[in-house]
Parts: sequence; structure tokens; C-alpha cells
Amino acid sequence: MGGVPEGNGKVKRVDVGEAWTGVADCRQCMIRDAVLFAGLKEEDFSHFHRPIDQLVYHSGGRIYDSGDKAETLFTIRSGLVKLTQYLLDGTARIVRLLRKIDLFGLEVMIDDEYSHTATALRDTEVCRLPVDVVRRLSHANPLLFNELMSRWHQAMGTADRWITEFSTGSARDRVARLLLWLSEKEEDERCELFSCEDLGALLGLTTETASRTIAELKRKGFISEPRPNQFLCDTPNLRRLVGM
Amino acid sequence: MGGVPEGNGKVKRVDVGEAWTGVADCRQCMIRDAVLFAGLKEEDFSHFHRPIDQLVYHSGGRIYDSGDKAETLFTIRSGLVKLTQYLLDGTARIVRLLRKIDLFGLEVMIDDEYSHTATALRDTEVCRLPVDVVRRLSHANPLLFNELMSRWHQAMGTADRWITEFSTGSARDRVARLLLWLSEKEEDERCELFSCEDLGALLGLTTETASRTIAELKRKGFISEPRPNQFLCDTPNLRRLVGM
DNA sequence: CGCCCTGTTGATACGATTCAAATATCGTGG
DNA sequence: CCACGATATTTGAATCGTATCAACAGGGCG
Repeated sequence: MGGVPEGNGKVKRVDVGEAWTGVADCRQCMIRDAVLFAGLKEEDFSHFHRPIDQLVYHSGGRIYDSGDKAETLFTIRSGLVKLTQYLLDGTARIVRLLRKIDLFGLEVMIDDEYSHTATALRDTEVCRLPVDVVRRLSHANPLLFNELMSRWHQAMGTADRWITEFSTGSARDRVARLLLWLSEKEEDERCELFSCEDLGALLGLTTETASRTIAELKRKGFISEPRPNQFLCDTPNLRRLVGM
Repeated sequence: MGGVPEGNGKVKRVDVGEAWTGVADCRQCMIRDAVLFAGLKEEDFSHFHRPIDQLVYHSGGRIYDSGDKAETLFTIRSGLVKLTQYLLDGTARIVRLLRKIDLFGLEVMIDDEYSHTATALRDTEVCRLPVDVVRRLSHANPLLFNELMSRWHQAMGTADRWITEFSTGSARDRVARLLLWLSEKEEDERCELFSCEDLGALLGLTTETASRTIAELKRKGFISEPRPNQFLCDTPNLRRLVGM
């Protein structure tokens, strides 16, 4: 439950992969109000036959691969995770981006394998929830059941935004919408970006176009970069730019 | 429960909107094995305090609008329905296409308004399920609970395909993937298309490009049109074209 | 019959991709 | 700590594909 390594997006290590950082005490969880288990009653915790592991993945670390045998879902305590899907011709497309409090790997409730490849885009803290625990609890506890439904609903909403906002319109519009999306959940209007390759895979553009577009927005004053990979967004003007 | 009007995509009537065609007897439903209520036991049907209405919407008929107060979800008995989402600048994007057996309006389980605009693309038969019935049953019946989860999961999978297949690559690839998707669930390799405007809104293209691309595929022999709006797909070659 | 809507086709302009090269950055080992 | 090699980013120029604008054909409907 220690400090989160600063994810500045530039961290790249060879020892990618996970590091176990303890057993979660959900009863004491700092973000518990916001997470899946918010509605649990004291007695429910007795159903936890296995401990909930907490893990840290370094930037670039693979959390799971599409097709991997699935036994756990994940909730994010901090960081950023991408879900990637591959077309049969090899091209990759990032279909979702997940942040603090978000749940991913939900498909294990239904399926026995993951449907995407999940990768940490910054250093990321997650809790790993065994699917059988969640299944058992969701049958017993109507609140958790509703919370699960609600998560599915949320995920659908995000997927729809992906289609309408990040796959429609000019490169400039898409990048602008992404910047707005990224700064949406930040207190200030700051945001960090990730590699141009990822930007491209997310917006359906080439890395070159992504780079050029960022440069153009910087030149025109819509964003500034006081420190490397720390972008300040002129959100009102960005919003105007995309007609929001 | 009568015959389904032939939806040839050319039918356009002024009297769009719904027509009540009877009360569904779910116990006797012909497609019951495949629908939401497949797992219900005899006793469960006693929970139906309100009848399940069956309706027909004509091609072009609006089923609900984004933001409408929501009290029912729908299941399709026959036909084709599009879900549209609008960007704030007015451009529309079709985010899903629903067919026989598909469920839509699932968001009412969580939300009190619909998140898309639903429109029949051909004459379409639906059953209208009151959300309170489904809610009550889903708490009582674990099979229905699972079925609901499974539907969310399915919907997510479709949304992801929308991103990777219908919003990525050249116009030709997108149209080809759509043709394959449409003929996927047909016995033969026949499929009907809809207006070029809808094609564009679905694939993120202009109507002109949609039209040109269809023409090109026809010229090159990937598809033929023996009767107006009855397309025969050379699926093996289409598949090769998009690298599947 | 003429109007409106949809689909089709053509010419042109714009924007994104592609290929190539230069530059900047990171991680490594000397 | 610095220098190096590998990797990512940036920029340029040419090409390709799609959007745009405009004109026209056909069908349904008043």
C-alpha cells in the first residue's frame, strides 16, 4: 500500500512485469468508496477465501495477453492501462484506456479467457480480484450485482465514445478530443501523453500524423509543454475547436 | 405473432412508428431458446405482472430517442435496428447494429434514459420488456442474471469490433468487413444493405465514398447484385481482401 | 407531371500516409 | 560521468485516398 512510483511516462525498464506489493485489506482501502466492493457488508468479507493481491506494473508492463486463461479481474488504484485488440492483418488498435478506480478484465465473469491485451502505460498499481470471489459475492449481494451492471454500462459508454470521438473526424479533432478526455479527470488542465505510436493506435492515425498534430496544436497555442510530457491544455479553446 | 413484412430496404412509409401486434406468450415463444428468458422456470412467469408487448416498427421507424425516459428494454424477433449517437457538432455515428435475438436498451437496467437513438432499418418485430420485470427476475434467477451479464459481454465485443473493423483502415476494407459481418449470420452469402447515408454513418465515411466503394467492389467481382439491394458476396475473396 | 430524395459520377482540393532522413532521447556499458 | 548505440520523435517531400462541391439520373409520391 506504499507510495506510487511517479509515472512520468518516460520510465522504461527491462524488468517489466509485475511486483507483488502486499495483500489488500479491502476493509481499510483508501479508495473503497469508489471501488467495486463499496457496497459490501462486514459479513461479506468472510467469503474472501483467498487474499486480494496488490501489484505494481511498470510502464510498458504486460498485465495479460488476449487469449490468456482468465481467473482474475483487476481494479486500478493508480496509473494508466491500455487495452489493445489486434486485427488479423496485424494492425493494433487501442480500444480502451483505464484509470484509477476503473475495472478491467470484466469478461472473465463470462468467458474463460481475456479478450484484449492489457498493458500498463505508466507505472500502475492494481488489485487483483479472483473471479470466483466476485461471482459468489455478486449472487449473494444485490449491491455488488448492481455495481457490476453499472460497470458494464460504464464500459459500454466508453466504448461508444471511442467510436464517436476517437474514430471520427480529422486528426486534429481526434487529438483535441483525446486531450480533453485526458484532462477531464484531472484537477487542473494538465495531462501526460504517451508514445506517438500509442497515440496513433488509439486514434486510428500513423505515428507521424500524431506527432505533427501535437506539434500543430502546440504552435497554435492550444497546448503548451512546460516540462517534457507535461501538457497544459487550453480546454475552452480546445472545446471550441471540436465544437463542444 | 403473424408474418414479418418483407424488409427489402426500399420500403418507405409515412406511417413510421410502432404497431402493436399482440401480447407475447414467452412460454410458447418460437425463439425462446435463444432469448433472454431462456433460463426461466415455470414459476418465474408468475412474476410477469404486466404483459410483454410485441410490436412492429416499419423501416425508418424511430423506436426511441437518446435521452428519452426509459422503462423498457427490447429484444428483436426479426429485422434490423441501428443505434445512433450524435456528436455535439451534429455529426451522427451509428455505433451498433442489432439483429434477431439481440437485446437493446439494456442501459435502462442502470440508467433512467436511453443513451442512443434506436431506429428500425427494415421492418422489425420486437418484444418490449418492462425493466422492473427484468430487474426483479434477475435478482431471483441466477440463470437470468448470467444471461444478462453475457449480453453485456456480447455488446462489448460488438462495440470493440466496431472500433477495430469498422473504424480502421481504408474505405474498401471497412466496406468489405461490413459485408462480411452482414453475411456472417445469414445461411447463404446474401445480404441486404441500407442507405448510403447509413453506410457512411456506420463506417465513418461520406455517402459518396460509400457509394463509390460499393461500385468498385461490384466492378471487381467481389459482390454482385442479382436483384436490387440483394447482394451476393464472394466471401472467400472478400476475406482475403481484408487479410482475414 | 413535376418535385424531392437518394444514389451515382466527375473534377478538384485537402489531408493523411508513406518513405526517407535528421534529430532528440534513453539506457547501457566503458 | 560521458560516450555510444538503440529507439522514438520530428520534419520534409511526394503520393495516395477521401472529402468536397457540383451536376445528373432514377424512383416514389403528391
